[in-house]
Amino acid sequence: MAVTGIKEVARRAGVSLGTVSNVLNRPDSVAPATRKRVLDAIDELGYVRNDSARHLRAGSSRTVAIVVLDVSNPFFTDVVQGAEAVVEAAGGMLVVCNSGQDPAREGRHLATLEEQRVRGLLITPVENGRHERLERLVERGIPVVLVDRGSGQLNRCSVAVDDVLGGRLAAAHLAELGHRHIAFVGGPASIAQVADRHAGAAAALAEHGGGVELEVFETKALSVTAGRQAAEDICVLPRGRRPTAVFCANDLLALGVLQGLTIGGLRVPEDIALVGYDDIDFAAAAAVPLTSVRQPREQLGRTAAQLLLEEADTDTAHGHRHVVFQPQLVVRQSTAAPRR
Amino acid sequence: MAVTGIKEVARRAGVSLGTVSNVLNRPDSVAPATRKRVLDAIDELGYVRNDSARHLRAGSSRTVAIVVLDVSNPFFTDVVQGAEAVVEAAGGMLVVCNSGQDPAREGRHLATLEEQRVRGLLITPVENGRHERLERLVERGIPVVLVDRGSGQLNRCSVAVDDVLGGRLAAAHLAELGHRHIAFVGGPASIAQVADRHAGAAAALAEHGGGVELEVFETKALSVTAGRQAAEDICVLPRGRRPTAVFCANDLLALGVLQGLTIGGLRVPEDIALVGYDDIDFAAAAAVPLTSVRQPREQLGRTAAQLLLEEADTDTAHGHRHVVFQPQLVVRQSTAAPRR
DNA sequence: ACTACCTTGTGAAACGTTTCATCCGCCCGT
DNA sequence: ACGGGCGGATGAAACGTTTCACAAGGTAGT
Repeated sequence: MAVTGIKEVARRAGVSLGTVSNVLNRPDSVAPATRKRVLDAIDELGYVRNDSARHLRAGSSRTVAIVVLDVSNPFFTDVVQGAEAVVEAAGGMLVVCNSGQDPAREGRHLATLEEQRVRGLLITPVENGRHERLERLVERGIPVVLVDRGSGQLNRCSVAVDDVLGGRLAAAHLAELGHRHIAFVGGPASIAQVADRHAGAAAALAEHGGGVELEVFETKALSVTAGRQAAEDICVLPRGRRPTAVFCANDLLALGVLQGLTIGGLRVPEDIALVGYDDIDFAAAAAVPLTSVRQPREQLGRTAAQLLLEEADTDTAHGHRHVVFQPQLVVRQSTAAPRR
Repeated sequence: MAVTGIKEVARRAGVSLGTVSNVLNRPDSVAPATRKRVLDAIDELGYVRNDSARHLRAGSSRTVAIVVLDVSNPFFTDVVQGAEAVVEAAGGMLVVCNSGQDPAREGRHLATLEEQRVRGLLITPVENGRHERLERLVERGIPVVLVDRGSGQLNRCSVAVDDVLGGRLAAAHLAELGHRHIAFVGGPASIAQVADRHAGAAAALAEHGGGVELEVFETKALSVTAGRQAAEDICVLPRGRRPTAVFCANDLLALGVLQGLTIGGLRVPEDIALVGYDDIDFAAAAAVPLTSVRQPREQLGRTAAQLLLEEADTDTAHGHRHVVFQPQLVVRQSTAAPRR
């Protein structure tokens, strides 16, 4: 099976290079008879287009990339699926990169993607502030859409869920139930989502009319393991100084906290109430079904991809848009009024 | 910022094309002074290699792809992470494709990957039998490693976990507890893992000395939703004809079954015992911590990637290897002896 | 019969690398 | 002084596409 290209096909069909290319890209511009000869030659030879060559010529590829903080977090897999649907429908390919919340890894991925001249980039950056590498991509003309994050410094399209509002909803719910000492479990604080959810919670409590303490337990990551550790810290506190409710920045953490509390002998929600964030499918299936803040995950991905493709297809300048979705509180069995 | 390539750099540094290329690929073969000039020119210009051009010349890329059945299944995300670690350590990039158990989608992905001339392919094929497309890739010289599946027709390297043994472990455990009517929930039956796990269970029960019935509830997918539906079917059965234990082909199904049973008013394990498969992290955090069959997920991915790279690096013929891992039963609270 | 136009098809150039044969000085040993 | 080696640098060719200006031949209108 000849591995060569269009040339071989052309020879076999007795036409020129250009004609084969036309058959591939503008089939109508070629006479039916010739077209058939070429098509036959193609599959007799088992010819397959060479994408590298094609994109070298074209200047950019049909590949769109998404860089997420954690592939094993169901929140992101759902976002990915949303984006995937849109990109594939448009005939492209979505490559998924995992930064694992590590700036260095994120950097390596971006470097590779830049070398690949990807068509566009969906990203939830690990860190907030200025982002040199990202700015470079943008300068280079690669469309970038920020996912699950307001665009901040970088003037780009963005798709996000109002995390401040989400934090408010969670905290207000707990305050209304009568909790006066609430723990916020989340981290690293440098992650914008974490900071916003915390800010929202703090704001809601302030409005609620003081007297409610919000104690922060910062974690190293947004994972089940980190949650379990945080729960240990909470369990060792003497009864009086222990929060009566916990608001986690993320369902993974909440699941971990739930495990940790159970191991430590505290019951949810009797001894301590628990609220998660994301409302991943597993939240409803947890040991104690989790009250959580729901985000439109797939839609987030779909919208982000749409904005990206739109920008990529527009030659002229393009007005950046910022889509913000509203989160929603889903109350289940992990929250109840504090025991008196 | 000039987007042009090596040429611009060469001009600026006052050297030839070849020299710049040498600086990039064989830095030692060029005099330190020249090297510095070139390097300086490179970052003054913000030059970034063009991968398409590079790989057009080279003939194949540094990209390895993995095609999984379901990105949102934690089993696969863990496999992916294992593979990712190995590939990235080797300086490559792993692209994750999701077939979603749909042969057509799988086909589209393979077509694209073939056009991209990927360096190698890790895949859990949707279907068992012959696989024309895969055979073509192989003929073309693209290394393929089968993941979580014996190599079957295709003579390739493979990495798998002994699913028959896993099925045996689960069924034997239930039989020993005294269950005499066990449900197997899983599907589609065309998926090899499902078939093998079922076969293992059947074999174990046969050996156990007859009298144990294994009733199959086939599902359309290996998802939480499908599990919930299966549970409904089980709940409507009259007490006497209802199985006293359920073995699910997968933890996602088990989680769904758990929810469905609870909704239907049956308690686990008192009314009905439940065993899952994969031992994903969420299994331990479930409403009732799940007894499950554990697989070395990350290791599966790592080993697969290692075999692949090994094959890709070997010019000479290469003996295909089949690595089979042993699963392990993890007993938690979802299983108990049947009520009498 | 002449021009104008349309449809098909052609072939060379360009995309940005890498590779490879070659070349240029220069030092060393004789 | 001369050939041999050697470290460094060169430039053209090749990788497989796509594009574009152009040619060949046919049709139609005048």
